[in-house]
Amino acid sequence: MARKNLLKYILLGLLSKKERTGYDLEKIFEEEIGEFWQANHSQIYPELRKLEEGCLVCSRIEIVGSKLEKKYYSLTANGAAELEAWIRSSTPELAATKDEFILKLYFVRHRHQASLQKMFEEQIDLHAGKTEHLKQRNKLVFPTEKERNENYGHYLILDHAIAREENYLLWLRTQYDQLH
Amino acid sequence: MARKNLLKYILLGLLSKKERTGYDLEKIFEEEIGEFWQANHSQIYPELRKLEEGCLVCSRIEIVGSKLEKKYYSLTANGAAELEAWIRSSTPELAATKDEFILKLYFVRHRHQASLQKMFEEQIDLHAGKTEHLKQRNKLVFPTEKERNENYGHYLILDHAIAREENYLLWLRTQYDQLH
DNA sequence: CGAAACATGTAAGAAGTTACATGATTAC
DNA sequence: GTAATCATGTAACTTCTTACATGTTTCG
Repeated sequence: MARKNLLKYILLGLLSKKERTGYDLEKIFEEEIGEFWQANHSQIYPELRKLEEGCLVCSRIEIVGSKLEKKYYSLTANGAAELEAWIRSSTPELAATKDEFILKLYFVRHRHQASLQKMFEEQIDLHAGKTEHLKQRNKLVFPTEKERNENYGHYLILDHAIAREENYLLWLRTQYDQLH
Repeated sequence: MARKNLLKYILLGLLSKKERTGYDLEKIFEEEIGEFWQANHSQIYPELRKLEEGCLVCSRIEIVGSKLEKKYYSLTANGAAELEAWIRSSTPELAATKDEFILKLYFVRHRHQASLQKMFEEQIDLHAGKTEHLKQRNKLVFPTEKERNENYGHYLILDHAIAREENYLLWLRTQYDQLH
């Protein structure tokens, strides 16, 4: 992970849609793209500053109420070019999926180990809940084809997340049934 | 990632099967569990040392040839207990899947963007190759039910990786066909 | 004998997490 | 007024990667 500074490109990408504050950006990591990346504000604010120093984004201050300074960041032409270059660049490497549950499974010796059943039950609940949540979101955000076409990238990754979770759940249930 | 020191438990788990050197352990990250975790020797050696200081593993030196000192680590009772506690502990959180390709997709505006086709083609090749490789490994390592039962954890995670890759590939092909 | 693989370490720095720190605005 | 949320930052620390550094053994 400590490797390619993907956060940089993600921030550029998010700012390419519209100007946003650091706070706004953090919210997006909790919601729309939380399935695929997460970042805290303590990482986002310094990164935005670095991007501004590198002239990839620029900021303006907006006063809210009487005192509060909101700092809106937006993409510069340089930033847009770097983002475009990243998107078009090849993605030839598959990163390891750091899945703690699966790693635990690897160290289980026998099919009949008592703890296995509970472990699977917990994960089935977890992934069933996740699947349900993602499907609800899909219905809400993309009720018709119109919305899908207007925000195609978002549709793609939500659809991918749903397919992934459904498949994970299917695998869990299949293996669970074979534990006996 | 910088968070729960999973590497610690993974090393304990690997050493629970048999004693191994740091070098051996690194190889396993490249092979058996590479789908789910990766670590370099520059992280493994210091971690082993920390584990030994904490009395979770202990080591013995074996001389190979006339000079080469191989350092074999094995699990202590304390180490085995910590491993067991980790495996039995709840795994209630789903980490974000840090998938660079999917993140790129999120920033694509329209279904007809020219670059999309090439991006999907590259990923289809990549995941098709991965799927093929995993299936070959499965055939080789688990020819009959006997081997599956003797190394159940390994079977589970390889089976999971195959299911995941097949599903990813199916999703890629489905979406690719709808790009037109 | 030479190349590939085996084997073990350290150093520097980037990326990521958790905690510290502060204050304003909004909605009830 | 007060609680929840909005809003921005820094500090300390852990984890992870890349590069540096060295030497041995095995196989052809």
